[in-house]
Amino acid sequence: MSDNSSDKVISISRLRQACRNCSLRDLCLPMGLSNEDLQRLEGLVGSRGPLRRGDHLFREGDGFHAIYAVRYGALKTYTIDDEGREHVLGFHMAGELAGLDAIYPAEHACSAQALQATSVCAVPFARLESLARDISGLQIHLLRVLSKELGATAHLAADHTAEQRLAGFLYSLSRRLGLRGYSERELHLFMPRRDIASHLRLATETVSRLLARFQQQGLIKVSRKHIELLDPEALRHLGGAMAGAGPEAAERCRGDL
Amino acid sequence: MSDNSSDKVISISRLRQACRNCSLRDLCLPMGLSNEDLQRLEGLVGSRGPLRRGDHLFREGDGFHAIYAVRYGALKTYTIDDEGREHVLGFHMAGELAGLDAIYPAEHACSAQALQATSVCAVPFARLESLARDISGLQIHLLRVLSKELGATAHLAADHTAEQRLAGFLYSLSRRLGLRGYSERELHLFMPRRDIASHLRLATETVSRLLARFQQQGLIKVSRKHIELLDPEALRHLGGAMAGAGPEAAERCRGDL
DNA sequence: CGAGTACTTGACCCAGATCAAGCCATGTGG
DNA sequence: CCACATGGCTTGATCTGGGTCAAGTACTCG
Repeated sequence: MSDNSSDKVISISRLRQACRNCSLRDLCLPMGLSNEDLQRLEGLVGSRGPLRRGDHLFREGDGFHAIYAVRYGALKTYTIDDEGREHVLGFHMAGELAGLDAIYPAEHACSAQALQATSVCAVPFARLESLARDISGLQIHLLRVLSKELGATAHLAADHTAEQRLAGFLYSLSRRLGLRGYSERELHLFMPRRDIASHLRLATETVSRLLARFQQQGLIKVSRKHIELLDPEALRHLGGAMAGAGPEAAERCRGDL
Repeated sequence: MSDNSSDKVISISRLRQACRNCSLRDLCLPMGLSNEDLQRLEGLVGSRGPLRRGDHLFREGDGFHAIYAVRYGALKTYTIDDEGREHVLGFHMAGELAGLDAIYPAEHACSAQALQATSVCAVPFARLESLARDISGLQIHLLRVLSKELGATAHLAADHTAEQRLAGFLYSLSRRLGLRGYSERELHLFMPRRDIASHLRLATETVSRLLARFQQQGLIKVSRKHIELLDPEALRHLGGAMAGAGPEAAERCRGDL
């Protein structure tokens, strides 16, 4: 973790309070855990933040000690390739995990940066691991999250058109926001166009043009960062609704926990 | 599982023998397990196969009951998109796992087909899951494999040129074969060009042209399915050696177990 | 040996990148 | 409160990597 320690002081002072707010109950691990188990889990959860926009939670190459669950706010994870270009791996909003790709190499394979004021739960991996042995459900839950992320990334790696990728992105973002209690119709893009473009391996200009086109086709209404989905079903179909699988598969689009 | 039962008879007759050959010891789970733990694990491993070329191990939409470790031979996993085009997700050779992306949706998200005569261990997931609680090391091992696969897929999803993707593919294939005791210099492509192309989201023609170009540049020597790597380092560099990370990261390119 | 399939090679085309202005919202300092 | 800088976004013009189409060539297997 490579943040300067200026706000570490703050975070320490707020740790207790934050931890009380953390409420794994509805954010990080809303699965069938007993209250007792939840308490044991909460016992080992630390806290980072609040991070301000632009702050890094971790950087590529940092030692891997914990996985992070976003409590509020949003992160992007990205890598920098040898030519210096940034590639955005994903966006992580409240209730979603970041840092899972670090388990194998035992160091962070990407950097995580706050897109807005953000607070996270830090779950020390070593202890999570041992706890997962005891708490029935936690282990399988972790595996499921990883598996889901894998499916989503594989879908992204497939050979779709720019239109399909952007439509799919908007649709899946809407579903994810819906799961968090936000409107599925009216979304606030908490990331700049450049990051969406990078994530979908497009040029910023292409994202801009496609949004304009979707609007002109009556699929969405764009107003700066505010997007209204006028025809979510059309977007879903455009977005290469994952073949064969039912509507459930569309959920596969991010590792919410 | 949707194979016709014609060879199921064969496979049952060979099950005992195959299971003895399975030797999780050096294939499926070469981690720090005690002999006793290994025996418990082997006790619950079933067997499928031998599969002939073209046979399916499972198909998209099949219920998820087991993950599969390739004992010998090779598989490809793929999906069919709504336009009927096939997308190859990955290739799985001896010692590697297939079916991990099914954990989340609880049904297979892709189909797995043998590229040659192939035999696999079938590890019933329900029991693996409970066993992982007891056997220290198995749980974290599963998580690592998933994490590794995630990293590899994310790398594939990044915005690289055709040249970079193919060079990276050849290099990583060579490393994987090396780990299995095969030569790293002389590789046998056990899959058709079409499948390589689909996996890397290229046209078959592009793969063909690039192989010709690599050869003419003195990087490789191509003779049908036989490829000799004359300059592995050059390939590694072309292949967008994962930024920042050490040589270890290059291993990240498939979920060997 | 013939038929089918995999692979190669060439000619042409197009989705989306890149380059180039301009626009518009938010500062920021005077 | 206004100039004006700055960075995000849009829109148009042009270019190009790699796709598509087409025509072979070469294994492979019955």
